[in-house]
Amino acid sequence: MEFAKKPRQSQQERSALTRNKLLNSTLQIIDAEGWHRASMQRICEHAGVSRGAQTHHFPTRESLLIASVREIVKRYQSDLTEGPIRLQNLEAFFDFLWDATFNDNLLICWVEAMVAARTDASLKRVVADTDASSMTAMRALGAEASQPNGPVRIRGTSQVEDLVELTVCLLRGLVLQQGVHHDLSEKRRLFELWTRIVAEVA
Amino acid sequence: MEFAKKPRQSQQERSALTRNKLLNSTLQIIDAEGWHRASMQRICEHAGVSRGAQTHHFPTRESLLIASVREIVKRYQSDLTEGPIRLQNLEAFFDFLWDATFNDNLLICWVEAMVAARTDASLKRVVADTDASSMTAMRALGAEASQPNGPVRIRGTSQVEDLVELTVCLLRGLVLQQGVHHDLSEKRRLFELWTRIVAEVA
DNA sequence: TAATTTACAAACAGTCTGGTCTGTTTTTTT
DNA sequence: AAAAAAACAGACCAGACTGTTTGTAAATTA
Repeated sequence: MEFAKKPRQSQQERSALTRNKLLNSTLQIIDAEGWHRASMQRICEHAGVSRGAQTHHFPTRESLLIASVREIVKRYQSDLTEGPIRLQNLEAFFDFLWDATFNDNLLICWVEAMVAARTDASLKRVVADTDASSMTAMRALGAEASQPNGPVRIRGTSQVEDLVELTVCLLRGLVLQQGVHHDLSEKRRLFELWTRIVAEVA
Repeated sequence: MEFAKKPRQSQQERSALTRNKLLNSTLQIIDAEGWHRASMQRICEHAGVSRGAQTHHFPTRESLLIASVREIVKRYQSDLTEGPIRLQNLEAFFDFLWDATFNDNLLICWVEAMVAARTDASLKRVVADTDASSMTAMRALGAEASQPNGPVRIRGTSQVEDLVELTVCLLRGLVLQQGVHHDLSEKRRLFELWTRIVAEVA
């Protein structure tokens, strides 16, 4: 019969909790219903958070969506870096990228964000920045994977890095198509063809 | 001082005119402001067509957008078929695809449509169908370009055709990125690398 | 020319959205 | 314990959107 009289949750905990609930719901709704249908009301309803609480943390819709964009790349980056730290070769790295692309809904959300950002100046800045840094990280990872022994890199642009960037763009194109044609194995087949071709030249 | 008393325009002409005005404005607005901001009011205003006239030709927003989707592929197809009928090799064909991709705004509109269709069942059907037929046509064109002498094709899927599909997906990924990063020459460089690699194996 | 159909015009109703505003509860500070 | 601040709750409003409806002008048909 003893209840703690001291606060059950600190302000920090409360804040972080609802903030995360909102971000999670935002990503889920973007994935399930598309960017433009991710309205505040729908997000709040889905998250079980009141409109007022949402206003407190994200005063405008733009602020919430920008935070979501940042959340996407943050998670994607941690997928990449927490993953297999040592990749033997480029093919293994490409396989890894494939998994990171199609195993969760992050990249779909990212594509939605890129399309939305195209016609939204303030969003475009954020997406462009985060995308550039993310792309740089992937290029570096790919270069490292293709040449595991060389720890020091001199040039900012090698052919391997370009191949990584091409592969990322290709994967995004495949994601785009996956949204309409749901045959994933067909895309897998195509991607393996590409992987084989690249392995030959790299 | 003589004015024709007979009708200046036939019904057919009037219909076709406003219909085209609406479709053109729709595509322009999708390109400039994005799919979800292409509202009936904005489109009518831009086209100089009254809300009532629009209602007469396209009773619902969905019907107008679906007609626009069909218009996109129709124009894209005519770009492809009216273009250089005889392409010498695959590289020339890829260059041709590059031009068709970045010379007008059709592919941006198409990417917007694909993203919108992902979360819109009825739109998805249309986009999936038109995309499939369009893709088939491009695969065939590519196969023809790579082997100009063989008029008869037996298999439905050759490696060359797969390479064409990969290239189309890549170009879409590049379009996606072009919406956010506006450096086209960088993408051109990457695409030429791609072309060199792919043409080697074909 | 008269009747009918097609094309166009504009107002209206109902819904949804984002931002604001006022008030309440919970935690922290004094 | 009292005061202050942070987190939360929900009503409200002005604007935008789609679809409908009623009415008018132009073209076609009888």
